[in-house]
Amino acid sequence: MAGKKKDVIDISSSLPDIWRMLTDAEREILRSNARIVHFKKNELIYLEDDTPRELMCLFSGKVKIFKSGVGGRSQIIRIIRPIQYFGYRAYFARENYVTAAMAFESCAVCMIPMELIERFLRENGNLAFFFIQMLSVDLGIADQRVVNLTQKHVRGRLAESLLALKESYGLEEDGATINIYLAREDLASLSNMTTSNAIRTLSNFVNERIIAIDGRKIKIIDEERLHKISRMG
Amino acid sequence: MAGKKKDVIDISSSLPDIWRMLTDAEREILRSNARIVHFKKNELIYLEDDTPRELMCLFSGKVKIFKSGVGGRSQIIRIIRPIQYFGYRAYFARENYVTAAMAFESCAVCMIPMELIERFLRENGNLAFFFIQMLSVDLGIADQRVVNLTQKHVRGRLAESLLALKESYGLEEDGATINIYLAREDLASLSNMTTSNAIRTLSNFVNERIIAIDGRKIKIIDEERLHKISRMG
DNA sequence: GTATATTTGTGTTTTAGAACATAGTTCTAT
DNA sequence: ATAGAACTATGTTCTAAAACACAAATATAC
Repeated sequence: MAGKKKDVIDISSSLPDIWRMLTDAEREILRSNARIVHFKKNELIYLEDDTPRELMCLFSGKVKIFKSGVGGRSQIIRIIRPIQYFGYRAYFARENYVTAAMAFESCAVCMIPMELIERFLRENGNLAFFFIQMLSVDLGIADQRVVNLTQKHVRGRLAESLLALKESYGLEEDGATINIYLAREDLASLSNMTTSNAIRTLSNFVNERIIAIDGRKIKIIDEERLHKISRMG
Repeated sequence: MAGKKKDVIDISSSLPDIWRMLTDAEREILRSNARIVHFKKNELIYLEDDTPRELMCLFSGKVKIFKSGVGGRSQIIRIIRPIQYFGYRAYFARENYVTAAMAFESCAVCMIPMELIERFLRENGNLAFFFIQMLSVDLGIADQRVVNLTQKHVRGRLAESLLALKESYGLEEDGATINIYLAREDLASLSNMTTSNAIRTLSNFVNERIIAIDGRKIKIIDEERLHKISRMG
């Protein structure tokens, strides 16, 4: 019961965007239908071809959305940070998932039935517009990503990924180390290259004093150069 | 005046999806604010970094949405067929356009002020959901496209593009020729390859009796093999 | 209808990045 | 705490596709 109470508090205070837009009645319905699910590191949240049923909001932890491509080679499509929503696109498109989601590290995810969300947003223009905006922003990012991944060279793609990770998860207290603990393989599948190439290019960046590496921790030394490398391709 | 009348008729009968969802009052407002603009072959409809102001619906003709990538190399992001909407994403995301749009061939485009559309959809759940669905479908396609363009080889990418063109614009009366007149360069920038590679691979497909070529006209002879090549990468 | 520009086709060279191999290192589960 | 698995690192080889070069064929504009 204490646990239940805690969840309720989490939900109302941790869904700021959606919560703000609802009426009291809607909030009550949402409160009694939402649940919080915990995932361990590397645990799957949903699978490619699953049927989408719930809107998910990441409360804590880090999540990757990925696709298995040609010959099982997997590709990270986007990364989710706390208080971001995910898992809703396929439901709206009336499709099964075309991606899978996995916890990079242990996570708490709030799940809200999509039927509820659809019912609310058909009555609530602000909520509808909130989703329209999220989808529009994501579609713009996806369009940009197509060009970045296909036209930039490995150095440009890796530089871009490092900057994206910094953008999403921020820096540690030293103001330089990217706040994520990522295998080289994940860095590779985020940057569309082989693991060898990610390792090699990372080493080059270290030699050029653009970054410093301590195991999986990456410290950005010369962010300006990273930006330049990312821009130039 | 006769011309004006004609436009009005076109608008009500050619915007089936949106029209159906509006009230009579909304229809009246829309009718008096929509305009039809004609574009000649290769004319630009909007430019990268322009400010989006209008929802566009292609009434007739063919349109490409493209981005200029690294070193000016342009990449076709998607192609628009008649009765498809476009140009609205950036407005919803509160961004300028990140893509440009150009007429493949002479076009008639219906333009509706985006403010109007936003006002309507905030009041009209069905209209809002219509846009949510379009955006969701497009985002799914974009995610798929990232993997296709980065992981498939030239043959797979070209096969896929040919099938996509057939899907969008259909076949001519012979039931085999793709109903579009496209330069090799456009075919290349749709398939993310150089023009030389598009030409060469097209020739290979001809030698393998998968397609036949007459100038820019492409006839699909063995669609099954195209599908197979596209799937296999 | 002719001239000029653009597009198409093909051969050759070059190169970025994949594939492969192998050793050392670091996780992780029991 | 230790064994086994997974990850990291680096060198070497191989290959798909880009870059380049140049005819030939078509389009487009005047």
